[in-house]
Amino acid sequence: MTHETLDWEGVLRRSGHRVTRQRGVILDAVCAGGGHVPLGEVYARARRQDPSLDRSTVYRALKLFMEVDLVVAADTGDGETCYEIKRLERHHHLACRHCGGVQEIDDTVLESMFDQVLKRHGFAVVSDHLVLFGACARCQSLATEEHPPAAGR
Amino acid sequence: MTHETLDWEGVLRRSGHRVTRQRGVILDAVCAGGGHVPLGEVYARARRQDPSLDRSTVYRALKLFMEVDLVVAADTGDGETCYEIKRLERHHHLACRHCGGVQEIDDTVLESMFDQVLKRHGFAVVSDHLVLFGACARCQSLATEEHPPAAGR
DNA sequence: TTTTCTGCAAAGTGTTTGCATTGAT
DNA sequence: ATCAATGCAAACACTTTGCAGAAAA
Repeated sequence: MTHETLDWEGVLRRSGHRVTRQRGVILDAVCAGGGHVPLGEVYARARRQDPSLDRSTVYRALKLFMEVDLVVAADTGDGETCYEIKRLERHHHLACRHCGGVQEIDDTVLESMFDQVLKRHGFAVVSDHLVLFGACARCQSLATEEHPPAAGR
Repeated sequence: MTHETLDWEGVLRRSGHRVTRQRGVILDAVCAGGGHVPLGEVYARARRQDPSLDRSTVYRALKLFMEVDLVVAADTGDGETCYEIKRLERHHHLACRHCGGVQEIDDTVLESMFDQVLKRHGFAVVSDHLVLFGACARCQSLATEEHPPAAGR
């Protein structure tokens, strides 16, 4: 999953961009996070590696990485945009509103839904990376202990 | 669909808030938009009605309206948050990345998907108001005229 | 040596807050 | 007469931009 398995230098060079130390550091920082890494964290991590690194450089690098398809972004709705190394398998995320935890799900469940939307509405959903909010299993059971059986969604 | 069918004054008063001219104007502005209205537009519309109205008042009013469930917000991803009068029927939106158009879809398609997510992952999606991005029918056909048959999503 | 990238500082956006005044109750 | 709501200005958080110097190619 790390970018070392990825020829990011090649990708950059082939697309006419330069390979710099700070871009390496920033890409490392995205990888280090594993899943979704908010920009603030990318910056913090990268800065530990290179304290002179500027925020604007991080923004510029991430924008570039997205252009060349090394990284994807997802808006988690909590203000900050999250970043993640692009993978082959499309997948999505379930973000718990209570504990803040994020789990991954693969594309299959959503895929059929997207197909139906296309059939019924002629609309082609483009979403490599959807974030669904709600309550994770644990937080649900915690809630049902305190309250009566309780509501649907 | 307009708020006139809605006892918003009652809702406010019952929840211990005051009914003011500007709140009326702001709610009008949300209704006037019909579907999703970006905050900027709510402000613009409302201000036509009452030029002395301040942005902060709009923010505060919309926040309040959401608290008392008169209005729902959805992040369309384009920076600005959009607002809409809360309705009984849950529904979602399809936002075209090309023309910017937004169409509504009802809950049924997504509902079964949410159910599956619950079954498979124990995760209860809470989403009254999902915004899916992609290409609307018209923009797709425009694209296929120019380019060869072309890609999946 | 040329051209892109970086760091720094400044400017943009969208949103929130403190405070005195206005206005609903 | 109260106390919440407004308008105004200032503050915030996140992101973008202009520019001179540093670094890749």
